[in-house]
Amino acid sequence: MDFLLPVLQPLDLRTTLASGQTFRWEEADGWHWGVLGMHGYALRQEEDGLRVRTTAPERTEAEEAVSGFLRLDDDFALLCRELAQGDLILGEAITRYPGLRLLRQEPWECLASFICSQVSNIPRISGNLRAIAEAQGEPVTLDGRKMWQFPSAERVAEAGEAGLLRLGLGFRAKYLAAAAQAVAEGRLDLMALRAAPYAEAKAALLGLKGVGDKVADCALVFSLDKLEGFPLDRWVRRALEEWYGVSSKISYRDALAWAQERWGQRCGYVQQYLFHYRRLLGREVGVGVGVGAAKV
DNA sequence: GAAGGGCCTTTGAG
DNA sequence: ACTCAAAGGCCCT
Repeated sequence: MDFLLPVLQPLDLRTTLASGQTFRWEEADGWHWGVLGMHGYALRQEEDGLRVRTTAPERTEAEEAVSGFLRLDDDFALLCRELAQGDLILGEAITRYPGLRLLRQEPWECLASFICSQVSNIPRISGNLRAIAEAQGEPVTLDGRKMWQFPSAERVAEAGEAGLLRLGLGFRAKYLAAAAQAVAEGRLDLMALRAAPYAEAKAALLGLKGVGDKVADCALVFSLDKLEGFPLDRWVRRALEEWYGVSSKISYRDALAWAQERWGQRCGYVQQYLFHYRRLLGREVGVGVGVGAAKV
């Protein structure tokens, strides 16, 4: 099936898919290829919206899958205006990368992705997830391109730590195996967490071995609709230190409280902009924008 | 209960 | 070949 999904808000599909939220989308032949749920999708940005090709049989289903994934229901233009208001850093980040959006991903794949992410790097995380999908997931073919569904928690639990070790996950294998088991046995109901408050959902995720504040916040922001989460990694810490005068030694919890006080439900988007902007600036300090330029 | 340090596996970049 | 950093977390003081 092939149709045009109108998009009226700012959207930069390429930047969004490459911004370290999701790790299995690939760009080839002018299309972005990936799997949503059971079906394969190819997306291409056009002037009036997104050209969508998919193995999904129902157009309505495909429209909901794509617009849900891209969070097209958020009032992104308004959000950007609010963030840029009185904040030179965010204003600059939004100007440089208009249309960098948050995604609403499949919770299980998202949690698995960020369990794999610890002390890793984006190319390697992608490699790990591809290996898992190809070894344990079901194939989907769209326009002659073979892709793989991400395997269910049951399937990953079945492969276990040993199976994941063989795929190159290293010390993360035991954590992912344990998480898969918890989900497979119903001890952790990820979809139910979408309806739960932030604190409750986070506490449930922190109950998993190998899931700490950072990984939990990633799953919460990128898949569970908890936009007050604020994943704090090395790059965001640098951004807070250099641009907002936050001590580099601040605890995760204190930084989270600080960000939530300042940005509330917009924390998730702010974090994504700070991460992306600071990471692409490279290792040099204070390039391009003055330190302390943001309003207190 | 908070805070600091060692350790865990491997890959990619310089 | 060597070093460092990488979307961290656990466990022990």
